[in-house]
Amino acid sequence: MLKRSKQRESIKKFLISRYDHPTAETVYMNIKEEFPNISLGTVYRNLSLLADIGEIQKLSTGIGPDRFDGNPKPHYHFICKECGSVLDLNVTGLDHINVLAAQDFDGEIEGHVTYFYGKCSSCKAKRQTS
Amino acid sequence: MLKRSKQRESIKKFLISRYDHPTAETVYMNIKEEFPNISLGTVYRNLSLLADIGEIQKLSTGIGPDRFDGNPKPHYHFICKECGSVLDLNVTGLDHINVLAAQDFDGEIEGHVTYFYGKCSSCKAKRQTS
DNA sequence: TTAAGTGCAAAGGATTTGCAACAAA
DNA sequence: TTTGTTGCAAATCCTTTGCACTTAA
Repeated sequence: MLKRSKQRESIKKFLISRYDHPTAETVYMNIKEEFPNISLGTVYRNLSLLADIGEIQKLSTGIGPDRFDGNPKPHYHFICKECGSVLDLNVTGLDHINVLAAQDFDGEIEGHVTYFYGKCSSCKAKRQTS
Repeated sequence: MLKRSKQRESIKKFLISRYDHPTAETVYMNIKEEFPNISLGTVYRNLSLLADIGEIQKLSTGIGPDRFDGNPKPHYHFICKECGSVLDLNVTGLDHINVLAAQDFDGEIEGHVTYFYGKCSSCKAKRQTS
């Protein structure tokens, strides 16, 4: 079970090459150059599958459609309220966060997702006033 | 501008009375008891408006439809992977998180949202094995 | 050979929107 | 009055799905 497919491999390779966390639609447009007949359904299917087996990450930012990250390792993201861009964030010293959350909680905490919000550097430069 | 409306007030009051972070659909069903003719569109409009002016919070968990929280103050949430319930989480000692994130970042960090994932206490009790 | 993957198109769920009627200020 | 708000229905956006065909193993 789980055969390889050229389409899936292309999607994964594409995601690894990008650092802007593209949407399914963007993936679709780009994979089309190599596979002109690929369908959006196939893109969605493969993105879900890759996320399920932990080879990529799905980002639900709450703003617009889901985005996808070719880097499967846990890390943090920043979302610019101004332009909507999603950036990787290098945050260290947050490993204890699950422990802190577990302190006052009866269930079992397996992980967490954090999105930081604000203004990216270029939007910040554009206007000093809010 | 911004007139009061009985519908909006009822929606807010309802949200404040609930601690399970209901969806728009659930809000709709409940408000219908007081306003049988209210439409789902009105519910969505008011939920968006209330979230925009900071009187409630919209929660985009990445699982299912958005949920709404009558408590506008920043706090943390836990999502049970098993049953899908969304619980408030009392986490202290995380005030420095924005500062940590800003350390290696040129833009401006205004806030963050964190969702913890795992098994809630009752789902944990149901089966010891994963 | 056979089970997984694909393309296509239709369906689905969640949310938004245009508009005429209504209600708050 | 004036302008925000509503109910209704249609539209839109994003994502999933059924099915017959194709392809990897």
